[in-house]
Amino acid sequence: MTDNVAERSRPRDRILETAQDMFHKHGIKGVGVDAITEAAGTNKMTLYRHFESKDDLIIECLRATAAKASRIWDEFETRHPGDKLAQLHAWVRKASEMLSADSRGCDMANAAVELSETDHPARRVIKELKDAQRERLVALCRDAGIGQAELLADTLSLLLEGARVSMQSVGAEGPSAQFVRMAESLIASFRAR
Amino acid sequence: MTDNVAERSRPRDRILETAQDMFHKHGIKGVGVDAITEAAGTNKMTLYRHFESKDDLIIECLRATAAKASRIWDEFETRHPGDKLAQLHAWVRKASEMLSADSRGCDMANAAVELSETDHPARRVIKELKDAQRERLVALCRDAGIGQAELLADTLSLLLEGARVSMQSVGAEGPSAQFVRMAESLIASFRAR
DNA sequence: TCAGGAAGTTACAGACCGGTAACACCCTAG
DNA sequence: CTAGGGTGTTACCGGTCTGTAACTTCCTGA
Repeated sequence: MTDNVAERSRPRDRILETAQDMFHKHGIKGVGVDAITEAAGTNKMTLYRHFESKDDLIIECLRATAAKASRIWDEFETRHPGDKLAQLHAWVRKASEMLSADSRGCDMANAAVELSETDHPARRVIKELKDAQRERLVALCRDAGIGQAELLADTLSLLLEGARVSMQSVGAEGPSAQFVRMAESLIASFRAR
Repeated sequence: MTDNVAERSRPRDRILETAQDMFHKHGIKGVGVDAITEAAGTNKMTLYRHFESKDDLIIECLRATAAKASRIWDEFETRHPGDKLAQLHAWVRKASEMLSADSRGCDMANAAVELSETDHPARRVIKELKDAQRERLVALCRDAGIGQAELLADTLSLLLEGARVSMQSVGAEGPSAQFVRMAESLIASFRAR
């Protein structure tokens, strides 16, 4: 019998991948370690041999998700080498692809909402990773020759963050449907200054 | 002994108010009915005499929160009667006040993130209430004489939604700090068209 | 071949959760 | 005064959760 996750990888990798998927779909507090291990084709003991706790697993999942996002960023550079403006437009396009009907939004933002305890160990990791992504978008805007790069980057960040969370409240036909239009006209307006 | 919530109101009102506060601070799945009733100075049986279930309580809390927001909207009209543009600026100001350092964002958006089950009874209520708020902002923009009122309203919606969720990830010093600036220049740009 | 470590299995502890039953109390309306 | 409804109290049910213990099985590498 074949599982939804690659059967012949190591248990730790299967757990990590399955946990990412299930946390994304059902939320962190909405899925237990038993359900994760079962879906990963293994068991709870093996999970706790590889991860100190569920919180540790959560953190590793967030890091893995951020690493995936980072790889997508790398693609922008390889696809449009040197052309920072093209890379920015690629970012907009890629961002809009994340606004499909059944998306559950950004894992890090969702985790920040779910893990309300101010001293939760995942919170500092979320901030680290989000700050890094913000800095990367600022750098892209700046290298694209845009004045007020920080302001543009922050505006685009808020638009995307808002679109991803809005989708979960009112669906893909709500305000988030206009994301590309908003982002593109924003970039054009900043370039004209 | 005095409680954090008015002692001499009816149990149902105390429960509703306390639940709103605790759901906002700790999240829906982060607080149990026992904790709510204790903080409200009553007990679980009384809660279940007034609410069918925890889900029912959640829905009533969301409706109450939306009603509060609606009252704030009414204030805009009484404070700037007939002056729709001034009301729009008041909206921006009021929205920015919600971005204080320890805010936990929008209850409805947070609930949509937490309640990942697609058939959860609260989800349709969230969509109803959010749609109504969207329509109200669109009407305000339109009555303020702005062309493309829908697009401006949706952009402002996404910016605010993004700011409120961004705060929970990276804090009030992140991109959300620029919300007023973004919103005001956006309004100006739409008015100039 | 065989030793050792990784992984699977079963059972359990301890806590918390939503929700209900049964009963005692108290306050007010008639 | 008294009946009755709203409320408080205690105990409980069945389920789920994270995390651990003890033991077995299996696979690999020397």
